[in-house]
Amino acid sequence: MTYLADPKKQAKWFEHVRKAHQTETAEDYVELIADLIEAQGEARVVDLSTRFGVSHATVNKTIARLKKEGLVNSQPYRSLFLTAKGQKLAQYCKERHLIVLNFLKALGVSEKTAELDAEGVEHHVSEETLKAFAKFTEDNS
Amino acid sequence: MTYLADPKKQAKWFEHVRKAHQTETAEDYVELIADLIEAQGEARVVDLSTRFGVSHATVNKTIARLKKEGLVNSQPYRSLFLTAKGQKLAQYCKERHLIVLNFLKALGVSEKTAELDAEGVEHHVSEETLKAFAKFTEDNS
DNA sequence: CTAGAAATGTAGCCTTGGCAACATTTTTGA
DNA sequence: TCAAAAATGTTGCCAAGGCTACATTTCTAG
Repeated sequence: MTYLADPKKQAKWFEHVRKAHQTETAEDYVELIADLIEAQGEARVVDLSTRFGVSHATVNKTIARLKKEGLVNSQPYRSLFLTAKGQKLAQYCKERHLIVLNFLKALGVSEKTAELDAEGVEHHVSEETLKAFAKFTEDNS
Repeated sequence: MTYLADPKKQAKWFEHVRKAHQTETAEDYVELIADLIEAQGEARVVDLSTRFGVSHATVNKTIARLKKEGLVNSQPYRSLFLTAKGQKLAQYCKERHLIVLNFLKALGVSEKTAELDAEGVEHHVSEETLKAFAKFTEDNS
């Protein structure tokens, strides 16, 4: 392969990936908050820090950002809530996560690996690819 | 879905993703450096900054890190080289990139989207998933 | 051969997302 | 009830990866 992509096109690819990275954290947080509220009635900082495997200080900092971005609501020392915007994002992320997870499993990847890879892959699949994933799962179940 | 994953397992997933992120930049850099050397004989800072769509200052800072990590060699104001370690990593990344790209195309995703998504996805697929991708492409070409 | 252009290097600043250490508030159990 | 434990908040530190502005070196054309 001595072929090189067009520089401008390539720059756009990487810009795209960088932007995806910026939204990943927000997506992971709202998704987990939604899950926690649904499963146990409330989402607490300590739950997030345990499940993300980071310190509670890190969680606090991120939550502050998400509040600024209008995704999360909370009062000091109280549990966390999603705004309408946050709920919408969480819903989208959850659906996307399931599509990727089920696709990997339908492809023959083990449950364990599928879960691990889905967590990383889900943030980087476009609508078009997502549709292809869903179709494949549909056709092979 | 009121089901929640085991907290420790979930923490490991996210730790895994965070680690993947730390290596992404290194992987992108060595892969592009290898491509540039192969295609045009040398890799220059200005090429990297153009193709990544970032400033040359950013490239310089990253190159400094990659030198510290033993992936890149260079002299001031000269073009960039990969160490043996860097070449090995580049080779692996290039193969992985092709597997993901060809898989997406075999799945029916358009060329343009496949290139865009491959760039983001490739860093997050395990060996097992990679094998499943390769097998699918093999069986559908 | 030399001036201007291009490339590279450097410094300082920003944001994100990690951490530990310490302060404060809430919850809990004896 | 009230002291200890748990949870949360705050502060200050770090590294990565962005940026601009400015300094230096190399290349190139006239």
